[in-house]
Amino acid sequence: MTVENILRDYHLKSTTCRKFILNELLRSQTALTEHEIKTSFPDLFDRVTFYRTLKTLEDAGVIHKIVLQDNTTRYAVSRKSFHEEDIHSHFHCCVCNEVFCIQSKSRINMELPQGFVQHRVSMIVEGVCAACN
Amino acid sequence: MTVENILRDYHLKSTTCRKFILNELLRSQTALTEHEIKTSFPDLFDRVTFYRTLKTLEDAGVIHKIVLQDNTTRYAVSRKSFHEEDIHSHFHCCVCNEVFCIQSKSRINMELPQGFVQHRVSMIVEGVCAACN
DNA sequence: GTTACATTTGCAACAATGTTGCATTTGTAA
DNA sequence: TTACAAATGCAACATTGTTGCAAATGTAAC
Repeated sequence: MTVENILRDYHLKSTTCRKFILNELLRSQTALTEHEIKTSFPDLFDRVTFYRTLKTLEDAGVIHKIVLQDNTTRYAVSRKSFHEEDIHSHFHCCVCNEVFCIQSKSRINMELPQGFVQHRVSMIVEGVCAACN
Repeated sequence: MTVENILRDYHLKSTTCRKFILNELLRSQTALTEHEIKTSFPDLFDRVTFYRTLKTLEDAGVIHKIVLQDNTTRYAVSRKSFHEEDIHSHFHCCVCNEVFCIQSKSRINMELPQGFVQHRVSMIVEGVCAACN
């Protein structure tokens, strides 16, 4: 699946910035920060273009954003197999600081106070990844 | 339990800013943003003092910080009954935008990839709270 | 291949959030 | 009351993200 094909599938124009970001995210096994996506060519695009492109890709559902408890934001390609009602979970390794999307379906046994209705759950697991263990 | 007693328990000096923040957080049923804590007296303290005081209270374990997926940061008083290994879960109402600490012990059935070790889990449940339902 | 036109991009300027260094003030233990 | 570490205010800076507008670009139709 080429970057161009993915963009066409989502009815998005095949622009340089979109192709670049998508390519970097596809190459990576982990979720990347804005800074990390840019590392190979830091000034290839204006910061504004970068933010707008990330938002376009996110709104279209090509990628998704992950906000960690340390306030850093990361992005990863969305895999089509995920359903809206699935739990959106990520693993944050506190040694190498990498973030992984957790593919396995996690089930939660939540006790909410009366009257509270659950829509979506986002979960961040902190710990040590296989490589750092 | 007065604000002064709480601060003494944690071996913290009883300063105006600490007392103010702690008081506002104790009065609230929900987690508050920096802005919300300040609403009654917006310019009572310098922004720097505010940030430093929040950090002091957080480091001491009096309060805790919650970062939502929309990148906003909120603070709430920590209840001593919580243990480190407990899941830190919060409810974010998408109607009134309030954030509640979830007191009930939630158990999670996580399937992590091999070699991954779980330390702490932070979970944000999005949905509709009892008042908005 | 050209053309036309909406969309995307770059630039400038701004806004929100958070940090650092340093001088002054304040809380508290002695 | 005093002494001193700790907390505060101020100025300046850093990072992250946004808005308006003019110029450049992608693509569908010709």
